[in-house]
Amino acid sequence: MASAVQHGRLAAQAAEVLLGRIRAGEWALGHKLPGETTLALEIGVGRSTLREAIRELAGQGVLESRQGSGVFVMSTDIAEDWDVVLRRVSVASVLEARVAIEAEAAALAAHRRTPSDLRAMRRALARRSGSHHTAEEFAGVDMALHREVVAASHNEVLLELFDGFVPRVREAMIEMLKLRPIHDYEADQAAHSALVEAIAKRNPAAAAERSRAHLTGAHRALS
Amino acid sequence: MASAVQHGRLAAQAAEVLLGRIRAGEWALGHKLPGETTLALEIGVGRSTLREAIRELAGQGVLESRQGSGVFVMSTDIAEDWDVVLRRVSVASVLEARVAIEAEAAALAAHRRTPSDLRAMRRALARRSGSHHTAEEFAGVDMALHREVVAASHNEVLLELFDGFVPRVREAMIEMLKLRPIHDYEADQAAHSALVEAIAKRNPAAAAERSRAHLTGAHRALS
DNA sequence: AAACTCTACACCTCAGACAAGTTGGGTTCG
DNA sequence: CGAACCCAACTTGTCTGAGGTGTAGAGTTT
Repeated sequence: MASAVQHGRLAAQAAEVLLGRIRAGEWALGHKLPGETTLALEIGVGRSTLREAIRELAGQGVLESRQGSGVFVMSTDIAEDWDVVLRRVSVASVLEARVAIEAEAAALAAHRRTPSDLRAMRRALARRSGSHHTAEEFAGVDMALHREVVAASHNEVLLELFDGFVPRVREAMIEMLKLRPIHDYEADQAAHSALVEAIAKRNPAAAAERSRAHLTGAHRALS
Repeated sequence: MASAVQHGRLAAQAAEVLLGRIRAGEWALGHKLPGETTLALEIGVGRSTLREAIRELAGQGVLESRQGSGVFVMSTDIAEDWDVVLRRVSVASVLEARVAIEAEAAALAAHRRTPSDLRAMRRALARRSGSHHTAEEFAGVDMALHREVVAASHNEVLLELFDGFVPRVREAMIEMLKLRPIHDYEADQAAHSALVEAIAKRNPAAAAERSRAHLTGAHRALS
């Protein structure tokens, strides 16, 4: 399970490996981990380093060590704030995750969209086509349309995830627009219109494809 | 400020002392603590013990150590919740979100998987093929394989999202297995093997499709 | 004044030794 | 036979000393 780790402190890497194996269910809640010496040898770090990793997870409430007895799994939940995660990672990886969310949401929306959803999407599309002077303004109407698409999927989790991405993606989008404005505005608007129409026609494959094409295009423009 | 009753681990006591002095304002937010050797001597514990105390507080987000620079105060308390959201919604919507994450991750993994990733996936696949008596045990090895696939995408956000789903999906999976065991075990294992092979052959479309097919199958079985 | 080099000092990791606590099996005693 | 005891083999806890790696700032050069 040594998934190519090489950045940062060794103890932090070891903690990540342990957390992964715990969350994958290798050691159930309340169960005992192998001994320190065994684990250290298995992961490939010194015993002191492994102990620091355990202490780090203990601080997060995941593990608890009892002298003479062993180290036990206390909780599989982590205490990391979602915003913190997104701020730590690259914009590119957030955008990739956004592709996953939106493409799937578009396909589901093609199945489940109601006439009311469709009206909301077309209203957002119309607002997007209007004239916008600042990058902030344009980012706002663009994100609003994308949000309507995800909302039309009628899946709470996907919408919640999308909303989590919004601030970070919005920042990146404004940054990008200021550096390199959209060269073909007509084509961009047409791509969004095509996405909405695919959902309107209840064509999941086309909706997912349109969504994916647009977003990977943005991804490419960024790099 | 006389030391209280000495209960439990020395490292835990040292962590408490440190937290107390931080809360008392001895070291302001963002400031640097004295060096390890100095602090260890001052508190009256060994250096490695003090390091474990620091690591414990680092796990709680209170401290952050930077190699070559020092240990700094990051915060004075803690708080959060994203897990609550997942517990509120239906298993079906979580599973739909999981399709989004895993299918995209599988495609990315087909692009980016390293030989090391591949070894990890095949190891997990082998463990999954072994005999498992309890539903919990099987759920563990199954989730471990799926996690390796997501890890091979080398996208932190997707992996973080997947990990967020694990506890909820795991519960549902065990529940389902107890009600209706897998009827065709060979086909199930073959489907997973096919997914790994598609990633090995660097075929993103096939990998995504295999992943999607397997998960929507599970989704259907649930409803 | 800016850029470069170098050194002192910080944390990071390891290995080994011993202390302290827990567990479980064997023994002894009632 | 059963209960209490004892002990040996684990476990985690702590300390030490030796190197390694990275950072920041002083000093030098341009």
